[in-house]
Amino acid sequence: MTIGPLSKQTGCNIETIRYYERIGIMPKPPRTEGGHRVYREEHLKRLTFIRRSRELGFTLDQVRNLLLLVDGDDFTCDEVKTMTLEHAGDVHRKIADLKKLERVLKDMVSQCNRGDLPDCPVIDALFQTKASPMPRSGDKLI
Amino acid sequence: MTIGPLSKQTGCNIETIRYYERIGIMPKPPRTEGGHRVYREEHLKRLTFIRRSRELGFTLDQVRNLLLLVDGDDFTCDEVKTMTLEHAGDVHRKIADLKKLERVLKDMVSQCNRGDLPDCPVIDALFQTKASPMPRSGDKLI
DNA sequence: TATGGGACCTGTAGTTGGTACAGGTTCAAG
DNA sequence: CTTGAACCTGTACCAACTACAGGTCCCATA
Repeated sequence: MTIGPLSKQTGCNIETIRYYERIGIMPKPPRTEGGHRVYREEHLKRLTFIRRSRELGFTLDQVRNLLLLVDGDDFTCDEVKTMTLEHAGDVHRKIADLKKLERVLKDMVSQCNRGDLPDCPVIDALFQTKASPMPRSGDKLI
Repeated sequence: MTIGPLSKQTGCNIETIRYYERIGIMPKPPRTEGGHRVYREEHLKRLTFIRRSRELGFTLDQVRNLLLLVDGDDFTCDEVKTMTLEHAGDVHRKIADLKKLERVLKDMVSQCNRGDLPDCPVIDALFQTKASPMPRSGDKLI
């Protein structure tokens, strides 16, 4: 299987596959005489794992750790569970932050009087110096 | 006011202020003989506006648009309201996506039997080809 | 067997929203 | 006049890709 079919079967961009190889989370596959990459079933499985982990919001670094566990084949269920729970905790906090955000946005909008005058409570609110409690900046969401 | 005090009063990093100037959302301020930036009240107001918008999860591009409206001083409340509602919609969708994510992660973990054997339902789930409905990749959260 | 075009290759640059230096200059207090 | 904090520019870096440009390979068809 060349990179095209692998891309199609995993839904992962060709460029992304090559990127994964470059950063070392996909192994360098054998090549044809002419230099084209040739993949086998194991590559498909691994890439599927990576994609699915990414879809679940794990960072590439977390994926790398999961793969280390899998590759070492001495991983324990507990280790994986711990990582997953930590990640679930992150997701939970992000949901809470976004809910606060939504609340503030809706509150601002609810002040609007639908006018076409340059007298806008949203703009006014944005000019206020004092910030409401907000998501900790620097947080990555997904 | 030099850049240091402006930084302190807005809680915005010095490097970030210079970055904002470079990308054109903060105006180039006058300088001292020696080349130090000198800011006035209007800069403080503008930077506060930017910071607060960012805290509310507007992208710099959205902030740029808000500033265009404000600068044009012919903005209408409706325009701003529309942008804010769109943004609130984004936030809402992201919350929904993250909730699904949380559900999947918790379901996976709940399958765990706390063993120390390499027989892990989380890993198994990650190897499944079929993905559940997930956040649209490419989405930026905050 | 020649050829055309789609698939593939490498390498580099761009994206977003900043942060982190290095190495040099200016300012203001003592 | 000295000293050291604050400031300056320019560049490189972060995640997690994406998007080319410019060149090569593969294989089906004529």
